[in-house]
Amino acid sequence: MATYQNLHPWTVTPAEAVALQQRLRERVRIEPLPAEPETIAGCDISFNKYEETVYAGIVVLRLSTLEVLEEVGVVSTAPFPYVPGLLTFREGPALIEAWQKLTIEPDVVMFDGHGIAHPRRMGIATHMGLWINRPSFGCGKSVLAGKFDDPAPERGNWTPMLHRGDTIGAALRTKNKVNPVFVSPGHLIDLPTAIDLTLRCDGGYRLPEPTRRAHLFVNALRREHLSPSD
DNA sequence: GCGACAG
DNA sequence: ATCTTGTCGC
Repeated sequence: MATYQNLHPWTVTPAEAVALQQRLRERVRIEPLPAEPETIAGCDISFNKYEETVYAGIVVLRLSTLEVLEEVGVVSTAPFPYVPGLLTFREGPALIEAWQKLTIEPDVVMFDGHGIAHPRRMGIATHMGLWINRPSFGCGKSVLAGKFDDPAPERGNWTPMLHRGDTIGAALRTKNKVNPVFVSPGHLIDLPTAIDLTLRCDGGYRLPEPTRRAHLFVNALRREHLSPSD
């Protein structure tokens, strides 16, 4: 079972959640990876609109081949609504449950959302990275904080995401003439490495394979849960 | 005060 | 995020 650090309770008020993010901020470390990673995981959540049940999943891939090595999923309940800036308090609990079921401890974890590209530099990738004490980064589909110039149309080009004088991430083109994705360091990794890993996880789609696979996995989990016998 | 606002 | 088929454009 993969381990994690219980840093705080999840049952908190929005104001307490913000205070926790500010307190955890000083523990974040943006630095290069200690070694070349062999495995990378993707995480995602799926749910039915208006329902509190959430389906969380984590897929571990071998970085060199992008083959799936392990998939774990859980059916849980979100104790918090979606509030911009407080996404971790909605998806974190279920993702930790899934993380506990992993047999493989991935070398780096990619999240569907942002890392430090957050108003308080505490996006889901950063926050979860602290809980699992593992290199982590975010790869989101839209911006939460910061501004950027459109990167050149060819895959591989990127422009910095700027917020209050800081470079918090990158608008990265993962596919020619397709909208960029937004990459930012979570914890125990740096921006150049996060960009490099995102490009190396190319499966021919806009979204990198870890995230794309996790998305397909949790959607399948949700559908089979509604129709157990089909 | 007004607009923006990950999933 | 989720609800959903076809369709415009490269």
